[in-house]
Amino acid sequence: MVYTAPMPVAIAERKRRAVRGELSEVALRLLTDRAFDSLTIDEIAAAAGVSRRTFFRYFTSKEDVVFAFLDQWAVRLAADIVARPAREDPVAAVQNSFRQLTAAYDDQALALVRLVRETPSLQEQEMINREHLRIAVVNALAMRLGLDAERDMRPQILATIAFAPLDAAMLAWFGNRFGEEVGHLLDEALGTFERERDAMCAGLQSSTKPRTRRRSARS
Amino acid sequence: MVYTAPMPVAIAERKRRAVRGELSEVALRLLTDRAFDSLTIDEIAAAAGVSRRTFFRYFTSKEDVVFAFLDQWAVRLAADIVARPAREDPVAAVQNSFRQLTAAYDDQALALVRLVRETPSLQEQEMINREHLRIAVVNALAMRLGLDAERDMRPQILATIAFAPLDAAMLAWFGNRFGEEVGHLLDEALGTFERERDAMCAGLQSSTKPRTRRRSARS
DNA sequence: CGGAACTATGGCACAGAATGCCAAATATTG
DNA sequence: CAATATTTGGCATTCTGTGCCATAGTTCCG
Repeated sequence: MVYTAPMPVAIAERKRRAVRGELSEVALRLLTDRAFDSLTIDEIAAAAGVSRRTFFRYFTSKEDVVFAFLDQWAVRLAADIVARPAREDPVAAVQNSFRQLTAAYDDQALALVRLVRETPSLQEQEMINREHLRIAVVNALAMRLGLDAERDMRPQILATIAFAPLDAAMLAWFGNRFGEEVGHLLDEALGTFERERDAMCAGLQSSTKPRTRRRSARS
Repeated sequence: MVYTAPMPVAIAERKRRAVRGELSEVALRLLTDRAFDSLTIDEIAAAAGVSRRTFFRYFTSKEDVVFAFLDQWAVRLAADIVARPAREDPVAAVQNSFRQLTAAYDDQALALVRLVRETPSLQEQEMINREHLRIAVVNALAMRLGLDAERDMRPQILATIAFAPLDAAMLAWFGNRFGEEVGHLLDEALGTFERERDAMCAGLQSSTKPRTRRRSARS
């Protein structure tokens, strides 16, 4: 009666993922020809041989189809960060994992990014996606450092700092330097980052006291 | 014929701003009682004494009404940053401006934030709004430093770093520490930031070479 | 095997968002 | 006042997203 079968839940889950993958695959194939805004959900559903209603049982919105693909990157990145050698510097761990991720960009990923670039309604989603990426980095760093991201602000701040050059590289690539190589932009961003950091540190150690402990001035 | 009157454009612009302000004021007043999702645009338009169609001539979406208010903060923050004394450290300039901004939070602002917090469809907009805030900081810093943000990555990186503790404070406040004082969270975040920065610098200068110039290792 | 319980799907219907179009109202200029 | 330009309102339309219920397909168990 109230007994819930153990095996079917795993099977159902795999089946669900399969349908979801099929749906987004069909949608992305259609998006190679059509503009995102002109493509309706009815068309996606019809092309996948599924009813419109069923589509909304797998995706909450049309943007979600693209987002589902992009979100896998955040998962991979987070996994890479925690899998990184434990003695590696947190900032370096984030940046190496990121470089590994961008190196794996294939043609499909490039087409996807191009689609997002030229679709205003997807650019907002892209901001949200970048934020998800950052949050993934925060959690991965928190796990690495054995800290609770809900209580301690260190993971937040460290992750944001480590993410700064990556963000800059992505934004430059996404923006007005799309033609250039991602790896090259990443190099430039990391170089700028290190230079600025060194300058900041040099400015600090010029002060007499080795550790600045003063409270910041109230306005 | 082809002559365009000079004065009317300014008047029309002010009138437009007035209508826009009136609309969002009415909407926010309605939102003190009602939930965001249950409030329809027809109601807003009716309460403001305009047609539904006219509403969409002033706002692109329902979320835009809230967003219009929140976006003013970004404008103010950017203005504060560029108006800051020129000899002030860029990072400090950003953080002082931000503190000034959060200190000016009034009851209406708090109610607005509370609304966003408890409305899922607005939380996405909140991410976008934070990103707009960051971009405003980037541009303000670029102007301060006399750099072109489109070509040079320094403004991006510096702004993101300077913004990191502010972001952490906002997120903590927005998240699970809503009851606490914003200024206090900001103090905590800035303290953590300075401590981490000092630790990072100390780690750097422990190396023999004063300036690290090595290329980051390829994966 | 065969019915019972459960789950996924499809097909409505519906409210609301957002946009295009055109006519009426309103404001502006000469 | 008349001509012109701008703003507004109302209508129609397309699409999104969701609730509801009947139906088809599956799994469980006697």
